Amino acid sequence: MSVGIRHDDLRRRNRAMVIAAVRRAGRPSRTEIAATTGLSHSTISAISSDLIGEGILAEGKPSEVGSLKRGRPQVGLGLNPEAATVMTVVLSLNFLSVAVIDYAGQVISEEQRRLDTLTMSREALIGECTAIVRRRLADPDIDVRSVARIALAIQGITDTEARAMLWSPITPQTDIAFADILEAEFGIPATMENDCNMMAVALRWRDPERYRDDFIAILLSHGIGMGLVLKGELFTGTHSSGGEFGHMIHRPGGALCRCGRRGCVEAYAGNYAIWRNARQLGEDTEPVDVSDADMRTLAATARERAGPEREAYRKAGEALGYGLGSLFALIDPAPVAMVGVSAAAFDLIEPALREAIAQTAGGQHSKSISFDTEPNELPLIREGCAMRALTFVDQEIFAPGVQGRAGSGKNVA
Amino acid sequence: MSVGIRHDDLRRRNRAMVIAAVRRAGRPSRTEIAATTGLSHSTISAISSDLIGEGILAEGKPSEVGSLKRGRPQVGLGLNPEAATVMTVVLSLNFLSVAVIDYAGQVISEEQRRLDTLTMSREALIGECTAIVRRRLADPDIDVRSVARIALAIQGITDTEARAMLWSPITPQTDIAFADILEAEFGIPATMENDCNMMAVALRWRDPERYRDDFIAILLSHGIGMGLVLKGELFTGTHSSGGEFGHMIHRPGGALCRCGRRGCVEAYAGNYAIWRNARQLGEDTEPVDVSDADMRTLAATARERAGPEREAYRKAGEALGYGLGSLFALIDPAPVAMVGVSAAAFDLIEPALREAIAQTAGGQHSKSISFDTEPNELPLIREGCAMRALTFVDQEIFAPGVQGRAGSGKNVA
DNA sequence: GTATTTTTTTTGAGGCTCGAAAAAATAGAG
DNA sequence: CTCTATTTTTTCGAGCCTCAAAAAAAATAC
Repeated sequence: MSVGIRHDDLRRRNRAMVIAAVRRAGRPSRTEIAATTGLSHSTISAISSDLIGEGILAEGKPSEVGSLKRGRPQVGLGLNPEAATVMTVVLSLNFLSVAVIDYAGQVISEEQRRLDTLTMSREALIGECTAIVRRRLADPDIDVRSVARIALAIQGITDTEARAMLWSPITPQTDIAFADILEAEFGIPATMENDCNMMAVALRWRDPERYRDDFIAILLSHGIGMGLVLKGELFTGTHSSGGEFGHMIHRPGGALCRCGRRGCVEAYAGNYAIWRNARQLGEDTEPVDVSDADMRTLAATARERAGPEREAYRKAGEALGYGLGSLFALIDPAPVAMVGVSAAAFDLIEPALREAIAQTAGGQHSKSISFDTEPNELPLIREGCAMRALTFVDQEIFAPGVQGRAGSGKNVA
Repeated sequence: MSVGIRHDDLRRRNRAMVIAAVRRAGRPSRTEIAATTGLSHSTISAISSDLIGEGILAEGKPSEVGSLKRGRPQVGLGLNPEAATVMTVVLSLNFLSVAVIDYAGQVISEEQRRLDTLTMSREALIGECTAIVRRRLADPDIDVRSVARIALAIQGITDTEARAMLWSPITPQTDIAFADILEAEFGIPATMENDCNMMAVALRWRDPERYRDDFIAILLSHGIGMGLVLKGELFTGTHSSGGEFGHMIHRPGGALCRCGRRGCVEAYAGNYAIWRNARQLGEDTEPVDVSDADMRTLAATARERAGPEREAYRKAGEALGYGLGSLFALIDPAPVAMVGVSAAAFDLIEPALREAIAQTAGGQHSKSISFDTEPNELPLIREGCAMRALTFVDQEIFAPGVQGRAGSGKNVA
């Protein structure tokens, strides 16, 4: 039941709007902000003067803008890097990476660590995460009190409230409420996000021209993941992070998937699936983790000569194509970004993928669907986490108000 | 790029909120409205006094509430039936149905007509629609000037802007901009909606307890359609009405679908698919339209004895189950309403459906997924149309404001 | 008939945005 | 070097809107 708008919500929302405009535009002048937000100059003047007074925004030096026009020069407004910091924690297979980022988005401290996530106990996994966060907070460059938010990302399923990891392929452990644990430990608000959703968030910041209102980010790696932005909002399931594209059914009763079921898209297109098809091990072979190096060798072989390797990539393309076709039947076609090690082999995947997609309802415009590839997912995930955490600070801390529980806002991508 | 909130938007939004509260609650008192909207009594008093003055709301007679408590009795506020009227036009296979509905939601005039939609020319189809609308407008009970909106619904694909039918199984014609045509003809704002979306809207009004934020309405008829509400909003594709659940791929390269492709869910679960499987005609047999009576006989036979009829329903259940499983992988399970003539045979479909769904990622909680059936889709569609048109009047006419182009608002279900 | 209770309206205060006017800061002209 | 044109930013008063508190209204209970 949506609730009426209070008078004081007005200021809050318009403050948030100004901050968002500055974050998007970089160093806009007050006049530019007035134009993009549609508010009057007087309002922008009042709000930005407040924000500067509070140390959230900072005026750029007048010299910075090489003003060629005459008239009073515009003075650029930027985010004050010292207004706050956020922390990102990305947990992936055998790898833990942490960064501290200032309010303007610059990395100011980071640390990475190899772990054996697949065999670690629940306690060890949690312990490693809290320990690495603690070490970063102890960094002399960091003012602990400035850290306003921690955003974790993990491959796998998280809950809608972004509190817990429910299931992940990188560990046999389930249902770890990382967000609650870190919050309790450090007293800093935290969220636990799905890695592919963060990829989507990052793409939107990186290339807003291409990835604006509707697009899809697909992770082609050990598993198949998806981040989906629809109508400018991150799409999540109703109970979980959702978008389990990899586990849509491609062939009922088909190949064995890592999730234990049969016929999922991932059981044909995940690294382990491509691997076992290339090695002709049979579709019931237990999934194994394949190194990135081995996958690159496999791709090279497939490019070199026809054979089971090439056929394995074809099958992957077919599964992805039919899966995307079914997805497009529901949401209409949209730009797709293929991310992860197998995205580097997209040339091997694409023909079969396009052929399959053309057989489906979503494939009517299959020619016009465009794919982009990005072999390295980690930087994207971290960047998405950072933006997520920063927009949280923008909204919930620097433009606070009632408006429901904290964190229950829209999924602004 | 979202836009700042102007000062005058405030009133507009809160007016809309009050109207919406009254439409939902029936005859709430001012105090009740204050409670549900979260606005102060003074504000509600001011707004409702405006609305009464404008003839949008009307105070109920004090006697109506059998007040047992002491104190000043609450006076119920209701929608003034004479504030406006809307018209619904439902175009389905061989059938055209029109109704005029007052602002409080009561039908005040209606007309139905059999047509041969499959063979009619484009002009004839448009002509029948405009003619029936013209006749209703000529009804002496109707004040033409009060008609504030026409909502059409049709089975098939419509565009996101709700202006045109892009493709429909009930006619070989494509791309008819019904909304524009009726608007030009009568000067009344019109929309062209997808029938299954309207079913979903209606379900939400009929049973808000069960169908609140997330649910699915599936039409089991000649074709398979779907209306989807997610997070309280009607889900549409980015370009078209979307949610073409019936054309998700069940078996790549499988049975021939009415849409010309192969292996769609509909090619196993549409009436024609069940029919040809029951008659053992082979999966490539050209789809034919089967009468509701024939379908009922088929279902009766299937219930009576094992055989191809029963097997046909099993296959339908399997296709629907895998399709729902894939859908649930994306959006998480939600309550499902099965609507249409084959929903009356849901007992034959359900076992295989549940078995299939249990094989999928969305099927982890397959036991808890609940299905409701409603054999008659037409009343639902009309009701949904009516509510859609009425909420348009609530928002765009009785609480007008800038806030982007008309009709570009949220998909409030 | 008076007290009590509950709903609704009235009133005054405080905030917010807006438009217009003023102030500030520069480039160009002479 | 001064003056003018131009553009950006701030200031100021007006007009709304919501809110809290008080007042008024309308019933029941005793």
